[in-house]
Amino acid sequence: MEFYKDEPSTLLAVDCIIFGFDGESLQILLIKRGFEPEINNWSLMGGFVQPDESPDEAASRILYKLTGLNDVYMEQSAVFGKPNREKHGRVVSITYFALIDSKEYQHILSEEFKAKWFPIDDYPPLIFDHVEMINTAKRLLRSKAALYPILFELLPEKFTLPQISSLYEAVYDIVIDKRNFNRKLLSSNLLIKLNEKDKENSKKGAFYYVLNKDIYKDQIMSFLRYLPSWSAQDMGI
Amino acid sequence: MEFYKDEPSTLLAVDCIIFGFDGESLQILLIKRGFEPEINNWSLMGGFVQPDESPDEAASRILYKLTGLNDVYMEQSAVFGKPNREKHGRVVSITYFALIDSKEYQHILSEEFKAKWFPIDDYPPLIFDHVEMINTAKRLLRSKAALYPILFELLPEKFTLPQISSLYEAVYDIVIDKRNFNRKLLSSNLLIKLNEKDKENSKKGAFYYVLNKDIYKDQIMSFLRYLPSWSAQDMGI
DNA sequence: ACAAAAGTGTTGTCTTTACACCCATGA
DNA sequence: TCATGGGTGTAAAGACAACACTTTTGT
Repeated sequence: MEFYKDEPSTLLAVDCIIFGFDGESLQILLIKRGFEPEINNWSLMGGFVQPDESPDEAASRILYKLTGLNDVYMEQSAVFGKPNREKHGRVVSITYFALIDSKEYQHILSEEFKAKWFPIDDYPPLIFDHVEMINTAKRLLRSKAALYPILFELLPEKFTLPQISSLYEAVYDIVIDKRNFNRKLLSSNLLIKLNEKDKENSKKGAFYYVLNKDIYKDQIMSFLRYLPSWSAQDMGI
Repeated sequence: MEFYKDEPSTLLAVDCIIFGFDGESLQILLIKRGFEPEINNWSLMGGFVQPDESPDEAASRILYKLTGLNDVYMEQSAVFGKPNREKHGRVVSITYFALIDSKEYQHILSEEFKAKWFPIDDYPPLIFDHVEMINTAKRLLRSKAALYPILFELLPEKFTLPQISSLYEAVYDIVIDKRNFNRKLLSSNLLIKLNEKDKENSKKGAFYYVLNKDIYKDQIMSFLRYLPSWSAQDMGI
């Protein structure tokens, strides 16, 4: 630290924005904050970056510690660092966001942790600028999903076509023509049909599919083009 | 600071990645670092975030101090924070990138500052992980430009159609069919034709255009679709 | 038998691509 | 007059958007 010893240093935090999907609607994972200030108020999962870890590692560690969620694909979102964003001192926060299947983790969350899913448009007041963090991440999610097939990260291992289209409808808040959407989806060769049906949501049952990971890996989907008449503005991306 | 007094704090820096375009090819702005360690080695324009400013403000201040560039549209890129990315101590750096017309600022840079433009694919060795920062920003630039018309920020106030297409060719490293590209560009209504020609680059001269800012403001361009046969993978976005 | 969700085809329109020549000018 | 870069049109192929009915099965 010889050279930089006169430079100011800062508290550096991370906050994790976890979106979830249960087959019907989008949710956001929140937790009752476990430390002061603002203890017991709803917030994102956050904590401080330690000297021996990168911010990415800090985000994974903190998410795991607070929710039990492991191996979650998280991406850097924006940095929030206005000098007065926390009243109690200067903290710069790097936000991360992820997309998961909310059903899959339901039991972990409810048994051991205080984290809870809320509908994406109906959650309690949050501390600091966490609402803004969520909105920024939502925008990023939309534009990323316009170029990359990351939305599949939100689906369980096996999923049905109706589930995918509800997911897109939820993320972009639009109505999709299932005929066109399914056709496009199938023609991408990203999906492998299983000989097995999901009977939970209908009497007829919907076939399960799994991702063809080889193709998925670096394929870009431009589903945005195939949604019914709208412009990207409408979707807020 | 009552609550957080036991938390570790970190040196927080910003680094600015300034892409430039001179009508022909893409460049990157670099500077001979003015402080230890690594003084006099080529680097991005960087410095430390001060207690009374946001990282965004720090980036603008530092860019101005080191290059004289003012009022530049900069966006947050990635955060670099591996514990050992600088040998001399733990520094987490938030990177910012911007796009400017390199000709417009040429005189400022050469007269007062030590900053210098280099071709985007041929610049000297850089300190720390600055090469990785540039590559990440390049990728971000490409994907952003796929959804938003930010590339126009790179053009001078008045520009010609051939300039725009060279810009896209430079950013994506592709060859563009000018007939299709121009047609699409014009049909977007984003451009207003002037009665004035640029005669610098050809004998015939190319008409100048200006941006129709009202439309530009929130319009999304999907020019990517109009470039010749390629897939988004090829472009590395 | 009926309610509820899954699944399936066709057509018209628009967008994209491919392709080659003439124009204006300065040297 | 010629060399240089600017500008323009058309046709074929492919993608998109709009549209409604049949299938399956649990109750």
